[in-house]
Amino acid sequence: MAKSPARPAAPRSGPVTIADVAVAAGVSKQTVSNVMNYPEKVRPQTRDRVLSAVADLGFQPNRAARALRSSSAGMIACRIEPVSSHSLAHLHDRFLHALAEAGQAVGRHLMLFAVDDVENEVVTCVRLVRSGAVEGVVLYNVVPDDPRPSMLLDAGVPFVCFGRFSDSAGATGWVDVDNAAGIAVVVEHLAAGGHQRIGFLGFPEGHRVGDDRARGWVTAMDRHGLLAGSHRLDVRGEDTWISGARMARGLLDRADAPTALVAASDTLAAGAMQAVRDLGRTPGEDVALVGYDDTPSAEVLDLSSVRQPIPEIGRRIVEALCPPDGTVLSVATLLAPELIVRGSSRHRA
Amino acid sequence: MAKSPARPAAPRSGPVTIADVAVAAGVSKQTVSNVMNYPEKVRPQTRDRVLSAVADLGFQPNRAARALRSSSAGMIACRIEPVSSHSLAHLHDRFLHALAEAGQAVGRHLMLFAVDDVENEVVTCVRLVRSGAVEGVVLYNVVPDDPRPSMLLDAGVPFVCFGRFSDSAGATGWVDVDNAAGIAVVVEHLAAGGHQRIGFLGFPEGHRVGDDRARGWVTAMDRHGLLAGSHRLDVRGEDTWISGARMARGLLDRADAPTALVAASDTLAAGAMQAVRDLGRTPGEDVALVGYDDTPSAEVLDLSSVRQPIPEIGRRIVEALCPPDGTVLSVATLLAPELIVRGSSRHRA
DNA sequence: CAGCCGGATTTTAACGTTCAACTCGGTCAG
DNA sequence: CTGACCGAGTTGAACGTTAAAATCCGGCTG
Repeated sequence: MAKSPARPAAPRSGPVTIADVAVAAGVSKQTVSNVMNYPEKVRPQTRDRVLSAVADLGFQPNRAARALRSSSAGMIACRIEPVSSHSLAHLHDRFLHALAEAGQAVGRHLMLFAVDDVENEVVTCVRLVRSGAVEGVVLYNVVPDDPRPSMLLDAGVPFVCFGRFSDSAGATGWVDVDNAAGIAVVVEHLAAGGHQRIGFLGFPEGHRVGDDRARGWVTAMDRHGLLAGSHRLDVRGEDTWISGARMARGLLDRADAPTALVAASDTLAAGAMQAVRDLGRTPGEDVALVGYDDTPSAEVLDLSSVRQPIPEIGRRIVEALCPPDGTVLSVATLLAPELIVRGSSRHRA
Repeated sequence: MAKSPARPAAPRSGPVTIADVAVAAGVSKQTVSNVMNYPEKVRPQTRDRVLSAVADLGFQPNRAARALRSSSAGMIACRIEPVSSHSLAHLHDRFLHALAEAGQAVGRHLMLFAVDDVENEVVTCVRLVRSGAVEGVVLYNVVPDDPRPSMLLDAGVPFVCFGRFSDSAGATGWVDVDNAAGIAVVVEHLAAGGHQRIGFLGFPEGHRVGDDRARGWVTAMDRHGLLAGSHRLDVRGEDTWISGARMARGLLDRADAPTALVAASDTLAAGAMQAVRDLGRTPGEDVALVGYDDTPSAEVLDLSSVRQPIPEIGRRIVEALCPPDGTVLSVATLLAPELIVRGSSRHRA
């Protein structure tokens, strides 16, 4: 027919179903279904006829019907948190993006829900799974004593955590990034660059991520024998620009001032960068600086930074939650972050 | 610990269906359905019997079956963009959060998809709607000459835009925030505080949002007769902290230095704040400062800022996309942002 | 007392898809 | 010649829900 070959003709009325295609191609509904799902089962000649009918009519299999029949929704859910001033906030949307992308790669879509508290999060997850809306859920920012995993385990909800979970039974799957290793890599890098006095700007004590990063500094410094008595060059404070500048200033004013600074966030590192400038010295030349999380500002500031493998995290989570065959895997995956070296730490001591 | 009495007993096998509830309550399936959807249609006594069976079994209506029968998925979709260094990036996740929340309020869930380019975004939207996976889609960050609206209009996909669209036919619904008005409110505020020389730090020319904000400064200044010849105190540059500091320094070093600065972003304002300090002056006392977008850092810095009514935007979009009765509304909604006054601009000139 | 009303509930059918079982020609081994 | 078997396709049933029509039943009217 003379109809435009590119744009499929709009169907006469309502949505196009498999039955419409069957009629148009002169085959039964089941054959159309087979063409869509098991193309090798139908003779090439027939297949082509069906496929062109599909293209002509712009047929798209109905998701609800498919989900009903196969009792699998092809969806996973994750809570979207309200934006907070926490430095990790901007990680959240990168994470969701990665999750959406990784999900699509295996035919799963991502559904978001907003809830106020943990209680509601669990209730919502249970509801979503019970109603067959999603196959499983992803828990963001799980901490060792998090109450959510065991609640979901009890309710029989398939889930995977982003964040380590102190799991006695090993029944919970999680993916996490090794924060301590991330800082350790930085220390290696700086030590290899000839630095001996390497300072650390950290978050206030008492939070998992911050504590892990602080621990990474201690162990890595110790491993290199750089932790001698008077050289405890680590300080901790609020994760703000100002606080970073203040902490850096404090260290740089000391007699045994560090020649390099490792920060637990790019925000702190940016503050430190200003502190260096305030002293009339040049970041990257007089004092090496490294941040964490590789935020957009790190690139702008030419600041070395530790990059979390977010896309990989997304892939691993989806992989664990939606294995090609079988049930949810209870695998524990610890990924290593990567150091992005930029001008702020390229210079040797 | 003993089993919590609040938790419903897990069903013996597989998911609980309406039929299981019917048997347990000694009624027909349809009666159960009525209890769920039109409670007033069934006798209170029967209703209670059904409801307790529902609670006992932990029944949750199957979404796919419901969607199939009612041909309505109860979902809307929106693209999640990759994180960019653009200052509006952090607005994106606030927006998604608002959308998710507003959707839930009217029984719609939010589905996310990740795509590389506009072409794929449109294709994905069409697919999602054709397959009945979602009722409609939301377009984020729509610009006047955006190609997406007309493509979706052609494909018959219901959608609503966040961002104005130059729409000849008036067939497209959109919601937007009046950027010019936002800056104007700031100028009012500062003028009311006795300021005469009010500077503006803007984004590079050529982008809708930045240009709108710049325009807001010009018109508001003009309205107050503060735009006299030599007082063109507006400059524009990259949306970075450094750039903000540099631009502010440039203005403050002039003979006719402004006594107040309006910035097109909190990032620029934060840079300006530092520039003020570098000159040995006090932000909020010697020089008033106002930012834009009310990011978490604005609160930390005690920086006045213009807050976009994101939750309201979400509500309006959902309202237009999922009207209680009828089809998608083609309403154009322009919302006014709100000025949050903090220490950085409370002092009078 | 037949007829009818109206509320409460049940039965029937349908939404679009896919699995399982079946039909139809034809081939090939025993 | 018979029957087992194969590929290609069809038919029937089922997934869980809900709108519409049908049924049931006690009470009320004429």
